[in-house]
Amino acid sequence: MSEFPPTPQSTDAVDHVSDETLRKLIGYQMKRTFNVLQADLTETLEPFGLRMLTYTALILIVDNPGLRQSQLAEAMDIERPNMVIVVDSLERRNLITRNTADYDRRANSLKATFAGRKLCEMANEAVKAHETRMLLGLDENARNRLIEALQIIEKSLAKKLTG
Amino acid sequence: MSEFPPTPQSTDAVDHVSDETLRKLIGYQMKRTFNVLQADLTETLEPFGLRMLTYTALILIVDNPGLRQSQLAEAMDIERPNMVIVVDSLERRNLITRNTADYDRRANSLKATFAGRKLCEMANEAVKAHETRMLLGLDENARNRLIEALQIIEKSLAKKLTG
DNA sequence: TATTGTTATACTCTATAACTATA
DNA sequence: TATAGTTATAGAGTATAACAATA
Repeated sequence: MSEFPPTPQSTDAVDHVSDETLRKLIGYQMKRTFNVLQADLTETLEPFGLRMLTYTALILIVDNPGLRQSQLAEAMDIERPNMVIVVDSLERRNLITRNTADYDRRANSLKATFAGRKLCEMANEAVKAHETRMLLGLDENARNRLIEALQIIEKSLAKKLTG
Repeated sequence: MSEFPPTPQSTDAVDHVSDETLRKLIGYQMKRTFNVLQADLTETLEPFGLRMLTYTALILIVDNPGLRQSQLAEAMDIERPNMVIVVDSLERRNLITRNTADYDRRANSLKATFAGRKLCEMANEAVKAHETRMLLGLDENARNRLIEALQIIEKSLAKKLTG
């Protein structure tokens, strides 16, 4: 009222955090996007007792009956030791069977059970809904270009690591 | 020679793993791409003794001198308890200072040191090179559309989680 | 010798509860 | 009472070395 307007306080408080420098980096944006994506997908799969890794493994076993753990690990790009507990958890729930392969007694032949295939189908529906929700702001073209761009980047970096 | 052509072996061995079902899912492709991206970025930052989290935190502190840990945690979308060790490691290397703020004695005011700013600049150069390497297969348009698409997805899902 | 699956182990990232000191 | 930072803790994901069984 009768006072002077408040003088700017002699603090160095930050009122708005600028992440301009970071926003320019694809890697940072990819991390942010992947984080919310993973959170939403985790929530989507929770009712089925599945996680991203177990869901992915289940699909691959359903689509490729008889594959070995090492093939599964390579396809999912995770280390064999880490595959063990993923397969453990699917087997424990009777979603897959894990039998010594007759063509190579070192290998485990993985196959989905009937229950495993049914659960996978149900989860697929939920995941489809999750993807639809996620891609709401993108038209068909934009979606295709996105997946293309991601594949190109994956190849660029995978090539670099190999060569 | 005089034998019949080899009869198909009665095994159920899988010679090629099909991930067709998965490739359709953006989430799966995003995970694959993010994984190679993160591996490459980790390697890129290793010479500077930085990781993705510490690098990101350092940039934000450089660009926003005086911000609090809680603001930093919110900007990076990680929990405050997890922020502590990130800031610890930056402070231990004298890349930042962590002082009680004069406007609120509960808060830590974070500022980059000269060494911190210099290291950040050098790391920025290396990360720029990493991004260039990564985006080799994409023209300017494709890069912009990619970052746009990622931002749209982030917003779609963040909105969903909030509302 | 090389490979498959396994165990043990360790490190990073993430998430929650509870404490302290300040507001 | 609410918030900022902290501690302790636990769960996932990821990575490597080493072993037994098998090829």
